Amino acid sequence: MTNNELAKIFYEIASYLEMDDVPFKPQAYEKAALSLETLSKDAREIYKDGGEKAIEEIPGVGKSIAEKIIEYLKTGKIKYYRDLKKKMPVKMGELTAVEGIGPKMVRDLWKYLKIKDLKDLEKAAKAGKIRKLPNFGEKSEQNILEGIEFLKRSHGRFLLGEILPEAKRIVESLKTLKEIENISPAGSVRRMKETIGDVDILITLKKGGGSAFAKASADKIMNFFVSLPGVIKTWGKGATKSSVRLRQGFDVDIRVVPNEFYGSALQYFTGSKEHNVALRILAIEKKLKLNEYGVFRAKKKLPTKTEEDVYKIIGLPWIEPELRENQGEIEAAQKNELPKIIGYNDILGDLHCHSNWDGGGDSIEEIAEAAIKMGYQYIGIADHTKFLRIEHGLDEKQLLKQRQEIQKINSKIQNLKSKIHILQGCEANIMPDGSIDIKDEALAKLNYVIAGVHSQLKMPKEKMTERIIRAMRNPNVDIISHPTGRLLQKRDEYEIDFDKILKVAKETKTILEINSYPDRLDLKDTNIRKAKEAGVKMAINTDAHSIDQLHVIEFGIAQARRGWAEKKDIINCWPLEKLLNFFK
DNA sequence: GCCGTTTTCGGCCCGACTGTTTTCAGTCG
Repeated sequence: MTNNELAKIFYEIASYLEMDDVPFKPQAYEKAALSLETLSKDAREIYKDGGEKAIEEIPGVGKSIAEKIIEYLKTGKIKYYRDLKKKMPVKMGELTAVEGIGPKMVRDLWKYLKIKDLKDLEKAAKAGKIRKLPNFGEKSEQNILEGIEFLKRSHGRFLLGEILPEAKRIVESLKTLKEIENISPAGSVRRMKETIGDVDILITLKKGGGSAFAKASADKIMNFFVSLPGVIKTWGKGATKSSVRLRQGFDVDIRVVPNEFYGSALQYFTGSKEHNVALRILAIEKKLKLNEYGVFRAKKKLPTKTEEDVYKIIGLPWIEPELRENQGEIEAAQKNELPKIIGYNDILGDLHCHSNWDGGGDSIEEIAEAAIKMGYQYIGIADHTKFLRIEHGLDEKQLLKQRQEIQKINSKIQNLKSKIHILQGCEANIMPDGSIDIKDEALAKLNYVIAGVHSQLKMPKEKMTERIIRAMRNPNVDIISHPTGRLLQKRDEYEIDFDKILKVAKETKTILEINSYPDRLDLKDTNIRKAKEAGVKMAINTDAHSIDQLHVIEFGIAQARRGWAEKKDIINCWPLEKLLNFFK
């Protein structure tokens, strides 16, 4: 997408300008970059539809940046950016990706050692050249080497699915300390972002004993924290903040604040940064000052024991962490129009589970038992179909046989105390021409049909869009699985015209899946929001291939919450009868 | 370079920690 290319360039321009101590312009370029990144419409489309004027309406984009965007759309280049790079031929994005290196250091590394990329940097650090530079030392050199190692291993971010269990484990360990009054994950973990840079945990101390006592408590917590099992390095250990690296390769920060600061500190450390900046500007308009220690009128601190207090003083209702991205939630809160987003316990059944019929780990009966434990009212078996031979896909005959087995188990369950209803679906394959690999007569006998693209992912945009649209127009296809095909940190979405897909989905009453698998999360949050606004219904499914994957539903729900989805938007929050009636 | 119920100029979010220095700049979130 053009927007991401532009954003990358503007971030780099910001860094180049910062190197030269240019005031204020860097923030302006950063703001424009962020705005482009989060825009759902491609800049090329915006320009085509509304010309220069529409480009200037992008938040943070004025006349000068608009001209640069248009120059890029027309020529694929931006002269201003090229000139900056000519003046300083360094790979800015690559170098500033190293933890601890910012534009000013890049300037000095270039000035003294002619370092222009990561390779040069590593070579110079290994040769001990960096420690000799003014304002650098042995420690900076060591940190740079470790930063490079980290980058090589992890690309800097981790999946929420990998991090959340670890974060929960650490919080549980810390909870055993009697000095702690409150503890909560903060940062992007609390906002349930799909990928996480590091884990932030906020702690408040129990009261009593004066400042010496408080210091001793904080010391004890910090010592306990840096010696937790799995810690391989301590980056820093202070009175209020400590930071460690875990064996898995990511960092965890904890912050200790006094109890009376809990509300404002939790708000502050949950972020996002953009949400907080917008909130602080709102506070300033009300002649208030907002920081992690509270809300202040002149020098007077107003009571903010809880997050609710913080928002209330600024004149807003409390905002769910998943919404705090400065994507309109503050404006919605001002108008008291925040969505009532779906809760983590609102799912009544998972509609996309693979059984051992297609090579999954567990039998239909075992899946049903696990679903009862999850508190579900229904569970949908959706095995692969025959095109996916490698996944033991089922053909028409096997589907019929499976149907008989499900009926048998269903009637058996009806005699038990805990009732659950097993539905038969399938995850059929959308062929390159948009047809389905199972005959319509067989599809029509199932409770519902999921269809997904599993092959020829690199089709041109128009063809891929037509392919999915044809599948949606099939009267037997109810749900499109993982509709954009992305794999986080591995593979981009396939090229599709998502607006067109939404239009046909609405028209044909086709449901789009929110696949909960931690490396899919597809639809993603911004697409969920677009679908909701288009009036398209969605289903949150796990795509579990064994019963111990059923819990990943949490990540799909989180994604739905980040996409402002409400219960009415998600069909598997509905009771069984309403659900079955909605299927085509 | 952007922005506006303090509007077309004069502002622009805020604090902790580190590593290098002897008082602070740079980076980060």
